[in-house]
Amino acid sequence: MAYTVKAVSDLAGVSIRTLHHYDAIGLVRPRERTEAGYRLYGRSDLERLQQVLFFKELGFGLEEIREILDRPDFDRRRALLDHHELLTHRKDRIERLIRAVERTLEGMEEGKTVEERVWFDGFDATQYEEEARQRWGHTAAYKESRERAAAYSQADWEAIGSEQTSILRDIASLADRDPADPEVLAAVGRMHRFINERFYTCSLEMFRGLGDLAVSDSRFTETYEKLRPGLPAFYKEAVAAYCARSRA
Amino acid sequence: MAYTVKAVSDLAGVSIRTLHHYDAIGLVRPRERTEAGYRLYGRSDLERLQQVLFFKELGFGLEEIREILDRPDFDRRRALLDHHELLTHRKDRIERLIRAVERTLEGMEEGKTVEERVWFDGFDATQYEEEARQRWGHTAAYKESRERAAAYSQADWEAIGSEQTSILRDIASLADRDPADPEVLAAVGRMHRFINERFYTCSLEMFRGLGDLAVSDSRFTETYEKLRPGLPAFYKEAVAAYCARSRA
DNA sequence: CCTTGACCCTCACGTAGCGTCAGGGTGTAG
DNA sequence: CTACACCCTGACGCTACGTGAGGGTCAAGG
Repeated sequence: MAYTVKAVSDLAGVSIRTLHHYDAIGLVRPRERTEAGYRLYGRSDLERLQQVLFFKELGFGLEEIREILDRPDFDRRRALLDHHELLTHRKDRIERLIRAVERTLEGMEEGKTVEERVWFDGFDATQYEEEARQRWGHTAAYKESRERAAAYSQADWEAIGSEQTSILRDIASLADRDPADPEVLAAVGRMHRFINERFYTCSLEMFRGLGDLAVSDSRFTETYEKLRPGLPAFYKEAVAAYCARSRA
Repeated sequence: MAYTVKAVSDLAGVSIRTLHHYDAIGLVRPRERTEAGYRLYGRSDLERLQQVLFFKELGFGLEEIREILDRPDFDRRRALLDHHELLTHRKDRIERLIRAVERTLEGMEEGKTVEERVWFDGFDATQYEEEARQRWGHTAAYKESRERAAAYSQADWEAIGSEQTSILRDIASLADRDPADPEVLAAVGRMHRFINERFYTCSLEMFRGLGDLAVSDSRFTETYEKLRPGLPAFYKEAVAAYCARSRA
């Protein structure tokens, strides 16, 4: 079954001009053209368009999307699972905006002063966009680690793997303590240094974001849960405590 | 309490460049400048910025936002209530996207073919943007009715009011019937013609959207409920039936 | 066959809303 | 004084299309 541009436009909710543009930049090309030059899209074209639209919805630029989709190891199913998770977080953001409205109204009704900070909760979308980019390797940090990785030998990788496992094991063994316990902080600090030395320059801000990923990214969550039940949440708290102490 | 650009940027989650831009176009201006030229924002500036960000979140352009905020009768509280409702609908959209992912995955897992239409549910944002514009009078139709209204006299307005009330009353009196009942359709048709004659060129598509507003916009819902409990939903169904019949 | 209307094409100008950078001033703590 | 964080204005550039011009294609109906 083939679709012309109007059919695809109606189906997908994008303009014909957008489809022309995506064809022109090689992002979503129709499988064929009629003799008259009409574009005819097939099912796999629609699959790709769907992916484009999800990535776009999550804040990626078109060139970024193209790079991701063209990876030889791109896996559609894996991507959909990711989209699902990230969209859930986007929904959280809207809920935060809704609550900001409610809090603002409360402040107006009851004559009490609500902090201005409350008014703006949810507007800053960078956290969510950063999360999406972390997942797909579109951060400056990822690029830096790629460059370093290019220089690693097999032995290097084995050493890195052992070191990382060792640190995580240590943290897991301390998971019954307070996240702010000095030994916990020391172990988390080793992780921070490990990343800085082996992968990329990792600011406290970024490290804190990685801590959050332990809870919000199912790949990390699963891995950490296998090490020890409850570890994701503990790790996040421990990283947060470490970052707060290091900043002071 | 005064805030400089960095403070506002951190508070509201917008860039300093954005604040410069908003000042330059007169959208959000700081209440004063220091002798060195630093911008100092006050509470009411932040209130306005909050409104700008909500409208922007809902898809309005900056010029549109300015026009709305500068109306003498702009009411902050009324606006917040609207934002609340519209954001709830935006959340619905994200939920639709999430379900589209789920349905796509189901189709892949079970080897059954899911219609391509399902893949794209939620991507078309025009419905939501149109809804927001309807509320704030930023549609071509609204502009047309404004022009016509300029030519109406007091007597015209009275006649229009009576006519509209009469039509709505008729529809309400038929609300116990099937929405596709011929008499219902005739009454709804009178409303359609009324709008075309008195306000603006109203396509079936647009009229259908107005029917939806009876349910989704609390102002219409309240008014219609007062006429008769359950009328909003009935009206929506009746308009939908009328539009379907008229298209055939 | 002609007409009409919906759909298709390419080309190309223009834009909204900033991001980024250059170059230089201001305020505060050590 | 130095260093650092913050501030200013000016201005180039960019992404992702929207819009319009001008013209071809397809299919149904007269």
